[in-house]
Amino acid sequence: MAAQVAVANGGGAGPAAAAVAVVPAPAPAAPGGVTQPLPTTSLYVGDLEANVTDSQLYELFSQAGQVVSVRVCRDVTSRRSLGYAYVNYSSPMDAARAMEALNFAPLNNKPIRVMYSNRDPSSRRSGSANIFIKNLDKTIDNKTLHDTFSAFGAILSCKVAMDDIGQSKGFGFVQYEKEESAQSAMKSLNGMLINDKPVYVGPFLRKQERDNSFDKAKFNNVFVKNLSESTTKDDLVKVFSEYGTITSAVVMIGMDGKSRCFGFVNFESPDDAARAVEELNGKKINDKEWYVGRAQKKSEREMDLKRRFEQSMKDAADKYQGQNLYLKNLDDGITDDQLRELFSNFGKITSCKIMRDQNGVSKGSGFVSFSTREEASQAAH
DNA sequence: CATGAGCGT
Repeated sequence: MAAQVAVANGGGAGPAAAAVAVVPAPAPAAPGGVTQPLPTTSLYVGDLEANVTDSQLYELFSQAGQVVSVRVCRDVTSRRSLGYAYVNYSSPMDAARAMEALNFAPLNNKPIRVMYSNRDPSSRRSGSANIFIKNLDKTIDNKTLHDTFSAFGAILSCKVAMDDIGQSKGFGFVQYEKEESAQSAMKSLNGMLINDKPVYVGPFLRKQERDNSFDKAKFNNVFVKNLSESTTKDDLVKVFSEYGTITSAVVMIGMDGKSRCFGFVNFESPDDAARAVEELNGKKINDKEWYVGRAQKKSEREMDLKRRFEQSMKDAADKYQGQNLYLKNLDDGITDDQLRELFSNFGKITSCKIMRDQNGVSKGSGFVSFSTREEASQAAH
């Protein structure tokens, strides 16, 4: 069932529902004019949980028709599942039925994703007709997303991002067969209410592409830092006026009345702002190498800081992965130094701590970190 | 707030 869709302002009707397309468009002519039909009996099954087996798939897909063969693809040497499989039918009708009925069926608690097999990687490489949807109501699952978006054309692949316990993360992806379907879905659904939430529907962009387009965005306000303490607003005006008309300039002052050594310059024209950044960033002025860049809005800066903080936590976690030992049932009298002494013959200890309550009483547990995970693992045995 | 993964015997 498709989700209820409404215009964000409450008026108007949603798009007319179209039948769910289950048969792919004819393949383009191969070089030499010979048409290469897509194998309408071969299904690609992705997003497999690591332990899903051939026989599980056989059992499931037999419900839709006579299965000719099934294979979970595995790494040649390790035999580990690559997370995808092929299911072949003899009848295109059975394959179509399987697509319709079994796409997003859970196997080992994880929804599988069923597509027609297509060995030509071009549409995967280009990522064309691929769209991104966010602010999705959490009750919208894979099927609902699929049915809602299939009103605009045949879908190659569709998914709601889920967390590890299968809850929607509130965003998802739809890749259509045709670019025009993607365009029409974005045009029609962006800003619409789906289950009472206004969704964002836009082109799918990889992180790098997003960052690049962000860089090209227009801005008037320029941020400058690493100023000399004596640099004043008038000095900024003097330097930045070279690049165009300035509407304001400021050097930020601390509570002590001293310069905080950064400031903002606002240009009338974004082109001038961009030129000032281009020409002045990294330039040495009064013995100081100025940083000059696009001024971030408060929310952008906060997000950036948050991202950096999370990355540094992750780096630390990775770095100390396997190097930390957690100890419990320790005698309450043991001190940090005694703990260090006790473990010192296993390797170089980088830190060592008994956990204590507010009153300094040992909780009977603690941590010892070694400089390598080999040392930590020796000490544990 | 949020921008995957992905094609064989």
